[in-house]
Amino acid sequence: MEKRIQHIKEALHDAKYKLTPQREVTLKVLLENESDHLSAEDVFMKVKEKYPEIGLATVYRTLELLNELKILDKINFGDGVSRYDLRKEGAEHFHHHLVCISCGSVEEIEEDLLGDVESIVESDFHFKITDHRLTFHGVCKHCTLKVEQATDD
Amino acid sequence: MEKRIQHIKEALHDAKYKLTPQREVTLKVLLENESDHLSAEDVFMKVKEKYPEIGLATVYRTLELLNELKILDKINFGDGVSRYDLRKEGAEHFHHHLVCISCGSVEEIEEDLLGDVESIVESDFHFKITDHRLTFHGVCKHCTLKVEQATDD
DNA sequence: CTTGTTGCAAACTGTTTGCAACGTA
DNA sequence: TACGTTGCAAACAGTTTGCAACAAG
Repeated sequence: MEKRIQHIKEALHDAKYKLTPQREVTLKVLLENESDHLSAEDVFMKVKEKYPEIGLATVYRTLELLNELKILDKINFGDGVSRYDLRKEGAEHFHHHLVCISCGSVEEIEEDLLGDVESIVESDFHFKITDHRLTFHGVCKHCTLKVEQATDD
Repeated sequence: MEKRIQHIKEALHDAKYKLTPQREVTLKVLLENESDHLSAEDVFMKVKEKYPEIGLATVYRTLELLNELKILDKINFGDGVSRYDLRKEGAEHFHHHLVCISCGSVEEIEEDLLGDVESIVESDFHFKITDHRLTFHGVCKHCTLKVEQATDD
């Protein structure tokens, strides 16, 4: 964890930004909730517990900054809220998501499943891919079991 | 085109809704700009040309209605704006998009490229897929050519 | 001293909602 | 008449911005 922050600190520094206490706390919150796809408001509330004086605007500005530096990705699952997702160290591509339409849970898939598809797109459409977003909507493992057991509607 | 509207009219009727003039004009606009991924505001302005009395709220309500009936899909490319995209007749899955980071153009891909990937996800993650969203970000054909010719930054 | 950064409040944008008026079965 | 639908304006939610105060090289 510390190493990770160190790493990000350097990235900030290289881009001529400072790692202020506010930014550091925000990063900590992001690291501690890495798989949770927090919204800005979520991040704000969690940061506020550790650093009550912080303002919402600062959180937004920090998230924007980290997005710019490709430290995190801004995602949008269709509700009007942006969510923020730390990139894995050295991850070249954005990972995929399974969004459950029953319970709302979001599972991540790290594997790059799109290698073949991307080759097709690049050659057939002459489109130079830099990133992708793939989200599946459906029913997750747990909800499938629940429905099988109960079959209530 | 008329047949398509007829079809949609039936769908509305079956769901106990009326095809009001406002809704019909909105549909026409959507059909006439089928590949354009219009935002609600875009639709509103185009509808207003044909039917100046219409209100923005009506357009929103119509779009929401059509989304509910799966006549169109609401998409979000990451800017804070929802865009609306008519489903092809009988299309089971949402089509894919190529978003150009240089010129902002959006190209559609009708082919279902995800068959194999979906099989993997369904079996490996026990996730019952009902729909998907796949968007590639990158540089489109035209912009690639432009850069090769000019190489300006 | 200079420049980036912060907190606050106000502004903004896209979207939704309450409501009285309307239109049509 | 009854009920879905409309237009308007106000409300709302998430996000951004202007600005004076602050912090740190």
